[in-house]
Amino acid sequence: MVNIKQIAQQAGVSVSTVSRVLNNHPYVRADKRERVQQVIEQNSYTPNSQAINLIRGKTKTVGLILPFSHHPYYHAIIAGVMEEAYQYGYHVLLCQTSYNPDQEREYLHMLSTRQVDGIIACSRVLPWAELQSYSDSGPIVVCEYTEESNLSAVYTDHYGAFCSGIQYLLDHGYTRIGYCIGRKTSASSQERFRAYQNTLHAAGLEVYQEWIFPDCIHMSDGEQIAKRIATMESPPSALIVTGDEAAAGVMLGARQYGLRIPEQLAIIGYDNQPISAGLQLTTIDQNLQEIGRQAFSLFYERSLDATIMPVKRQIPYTLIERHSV
Amino acid sequence: MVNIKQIAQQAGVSVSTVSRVLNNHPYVRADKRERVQQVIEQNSYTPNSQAINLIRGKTKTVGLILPFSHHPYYHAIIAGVMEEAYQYGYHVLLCQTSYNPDQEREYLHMLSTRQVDGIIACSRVLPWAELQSYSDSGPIVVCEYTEESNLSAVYTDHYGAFCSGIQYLLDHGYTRIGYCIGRKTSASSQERFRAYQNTLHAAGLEVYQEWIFPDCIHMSDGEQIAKRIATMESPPSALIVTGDEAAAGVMLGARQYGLRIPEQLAIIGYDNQPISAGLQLTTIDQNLQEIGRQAFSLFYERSLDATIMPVKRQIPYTLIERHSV
DNA sequence: ATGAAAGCGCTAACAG
DNA sequence: CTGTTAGCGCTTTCAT
Repeated sequence: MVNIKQIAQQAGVSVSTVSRVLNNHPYVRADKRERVQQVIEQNSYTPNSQAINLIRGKTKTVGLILPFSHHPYYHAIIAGVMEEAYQYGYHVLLCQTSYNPDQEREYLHMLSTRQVDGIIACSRVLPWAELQSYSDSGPIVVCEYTEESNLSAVYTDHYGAFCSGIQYLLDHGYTRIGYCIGRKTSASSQERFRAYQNTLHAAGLEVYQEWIFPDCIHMSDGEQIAKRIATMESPPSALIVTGDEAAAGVMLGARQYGLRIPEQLAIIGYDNQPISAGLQLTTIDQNLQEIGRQAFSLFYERSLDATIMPVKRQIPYTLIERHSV
Repeated sequence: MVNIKQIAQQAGVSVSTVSRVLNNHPYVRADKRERVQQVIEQNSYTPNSQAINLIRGKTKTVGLILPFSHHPYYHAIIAGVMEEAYQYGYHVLLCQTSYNPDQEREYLHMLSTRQVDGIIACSRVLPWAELQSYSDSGPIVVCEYTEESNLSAVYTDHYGAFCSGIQYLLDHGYTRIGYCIGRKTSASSQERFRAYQNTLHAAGLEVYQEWIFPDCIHMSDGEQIAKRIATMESPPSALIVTGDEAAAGVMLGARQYGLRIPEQLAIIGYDNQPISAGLQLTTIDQNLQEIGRQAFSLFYERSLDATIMPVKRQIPYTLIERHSV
């Protein structure tokens, strides 16, 4: 690998001059500039960005933390982040944590070690305080609302979204309402439970824990749940499923086990993924791509000016009416 | 940002000793090691990986080149690469090209500039020779078969896969067979045309150019095509659609425009994405995740030992029978 | 306009 | 066992 020194030597100039040519500085005599250019091309020399990064303290890279990557939810966010990052010439470094705190810590560390200029966290298992402690080294944007830290955040109003979904079901005459979520412990799940409880109570309805199905992430999970519902003595007649793929699974399972949709089981999905269009699934679109885009912009703005305050930005959701309710 | 020098100073040792502690070298007196450890923790010091990368000439990062990221095809590959990369402690740098040669070149450049240890190219617009020229700087793996270069490759036998799909349709009595592809110019599209031509000719059938639909990538593209087919005077009665989401679009469009499936229009999708399961779409699974996984391994093996020869690895496909044929 | 030299933060001989 | 020193490849004063 040829370096700047060798180029300088071959061109008969100093490394500074080569550097100037490389960075389009003025104050280089035309003929020297010419000569250097030539030597550079002859050797198809390219500067070592590690070295440049080291000096500039910048990498033009943002780290995207996610638990795993085989779920359309994350892909929608990835696509949004990528789209925006591409505009500004940034790269996206995918950092998979599998919800492992050590792994998550290690990636946050990359901020301290300048491997990335900032972090966008789609998932989080570390305490807020710890997350926040890393933000001295660069902008951190989370995709989750919290009062507990003043990190920048882009998020969905999960409470409101869930309320509106439940209300929609109520308006359509369903009273035996349940829901499926991913991880029970996540912040959004807690919001959703609050929404569930409050909306039901407001309607004079009771909460049945058996109608709350956690660990519903993939299509197969949805199918299993439909199977269980088909055999419950007191089954829900409507379900909000946080994730269209899982919702699709419920739908398929329901068909398989003889449940008519929406007569016997109404379903509202989440995320407006293509599969929901395919199955005519009513769904709540939380605009994941936009969340990704905004997350990048928030990072970017702060990376330009570290003094601006962290921003919390709520992204609107929309209920897309189709035929599963 | 505290650095190794300051740690050394505070601990009253030399930077080498700190370095040794950092890298778990033997030959450090226990008490000094202890002291250094403490100072490190007090300052929550973390080494600057830019600097380490600079010295080691390694980044533990592989660049993944793709044209865009809002398509499930790439997500499946990403997921496969990530899964494997995670095992070996590697990161994945997403590099979006939008099929722009300059952009692609720039990313390849990152190999020369040591920003990544290797490249996995899901898409390619540059000539093979140019791609290959970068491979001096590190392993390049492409997800496409070619004789024109001796880069490592992980690929599907597109010819065979298409033949078997067409044969399947023939076996089911369809003779008016067409197909939908993405970019007409891609290598795989050419393979597919060959397969189409040969299989049809072998069956004594003719090739109709009007039954070949290019630029069919997203769901909406599929819907449009179904619309066109519904109004064609001499429409195909069976279609292979390279991509389940697009195939789903065809299916939906067909329903919308009154075409019964599979009686009036048989459909074979591609990739065995969840949506195909959801719609009971017969599909050809080219095992994209496995392609991603293998691509990473190929990169990894060569990164350990640059002398081993490039490998071409074919990933088997499977026709998944469901109800759209 | 140009070059010498001092780093960026770290590792790795080398010499004790 | 430990410190000194010379880089890794580049940018950026500071002289000239």
